[in-house]
Amino acid sequence: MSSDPAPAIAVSTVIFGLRAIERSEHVVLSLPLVKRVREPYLGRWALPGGPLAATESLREAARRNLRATTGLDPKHLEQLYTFGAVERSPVDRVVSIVYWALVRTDEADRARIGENVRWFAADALPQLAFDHDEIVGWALKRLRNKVEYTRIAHALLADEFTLADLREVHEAILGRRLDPANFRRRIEATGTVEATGRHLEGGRHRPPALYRSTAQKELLL
Amino acid sequence: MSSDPAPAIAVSTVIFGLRAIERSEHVVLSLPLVKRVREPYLGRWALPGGPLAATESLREAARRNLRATTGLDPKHLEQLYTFGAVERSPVDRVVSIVYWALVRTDEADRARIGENVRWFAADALPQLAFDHDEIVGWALKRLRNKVEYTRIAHALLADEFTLADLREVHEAILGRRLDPANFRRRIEATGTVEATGRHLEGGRHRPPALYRSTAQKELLL
DNA sequence: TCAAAAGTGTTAATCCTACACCCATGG
DNA sequence: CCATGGGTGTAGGATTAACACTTTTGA
Repeated sequence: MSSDPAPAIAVSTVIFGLRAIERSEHVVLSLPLVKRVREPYLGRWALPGGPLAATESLREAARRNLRATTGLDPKHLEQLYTFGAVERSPVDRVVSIVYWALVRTDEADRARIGENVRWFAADALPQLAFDHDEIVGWALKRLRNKVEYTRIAHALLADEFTLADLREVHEAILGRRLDPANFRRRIEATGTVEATGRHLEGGRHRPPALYRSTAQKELLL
Repeated sequence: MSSDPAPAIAVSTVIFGLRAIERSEHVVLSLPLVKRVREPYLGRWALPGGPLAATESLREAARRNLRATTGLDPKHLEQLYTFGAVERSPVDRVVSIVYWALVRTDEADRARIGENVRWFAADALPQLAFDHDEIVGWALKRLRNKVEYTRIAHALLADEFTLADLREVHEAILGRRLDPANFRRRIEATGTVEATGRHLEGGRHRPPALYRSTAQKELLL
């Protein structure tokens, strides 16, 4: 045992949302980052995060932090991993418990964005502070994996959506096109969506049916 | 923010091994527990664990701890989850980063077992201290899940093994019998094992071929 | 009436499971 | 030569991927 001070605990979050791309109909998987205003890594972009208060749970800390820095309220919030390498911060020993979150597209646009907070496309990130590049890599891997066998994609959409919307989410996350016919059948087979009976009018073509996520278990927590 | 002291960090491990069952040819998934020698939960069984030293990584802490309490050297060691509910310890605020480990059957028998350390069958555990019941539940779920799509089962076996050995491991973890023919084909198709060319002599019947795990990536870390 | 997305149908390839069957060994 | 686990073969069902085809709308 040494006489070094005890390691500090921090909680950070990787927040994913879909953002419309300029002069395009596509959306791209994005995340908000905050610019560091002090050393170390002054001026670098980093994940939102902060210390764990003695009276809050890890999840509460993640939610509070996320709210404070971006004003966002996630629809999905889940623990990712805990990073504790000795040298991950050049100045002090910090163990970071990292959560990842999904926010609805329509809410992501309302996010409080200032000088020091900005959205970045997930496939075009700057070099981040600390080991945050590695952390985002983990989060992306987990997201891509989970979208295949859970209903988390719903957490990125509003209450009502078309199957094309849902497919677009999957495509943005996976980074490849999916066959609309097979996608439809696959989703219908899972029973995670149900038709609302309404249709989305005003499109350029045949109006698609609107669906909602079937109420089931917690998606939020 | 409050003026309460900062939460403490602990690292705990769930260690799985296969143990022969008395007067039976079967093995059963088991884990070593330590009896608490102080309050809170004095006398209750608990997971091995201890504080994180300032100069060691989380993984190193897990490995050191595991060595100190059981004398075991795990063949697989992986972070499970971090537990940080405010009330999980009745006396102080502790955030526990939990790892889970697999040890080889032949080494598990050599484990240093004393008055305060004992193996328990995973499906017949006593009531544990703190939230350790919940933690073991998580670990079991993860193990059962991972055995289906990774080669972790190899970490429970010696260097050379028969497919029946490997199948026995899968069966002990999953808690159900598997078709030997289909199991063989499934494993062969993954390319995770290769025949050594040798056979296990001295059995009561046709001598089965011996296999080894194909060298690939780290299984240990 | 045309373009394009919504939605349905079909087929072939693949994978999984159950189970029949042969092989090799100790007793 | 028999019981038993080792090991191979195979047929049917389920799942998947590719793509042709029909429907419905706005322009």
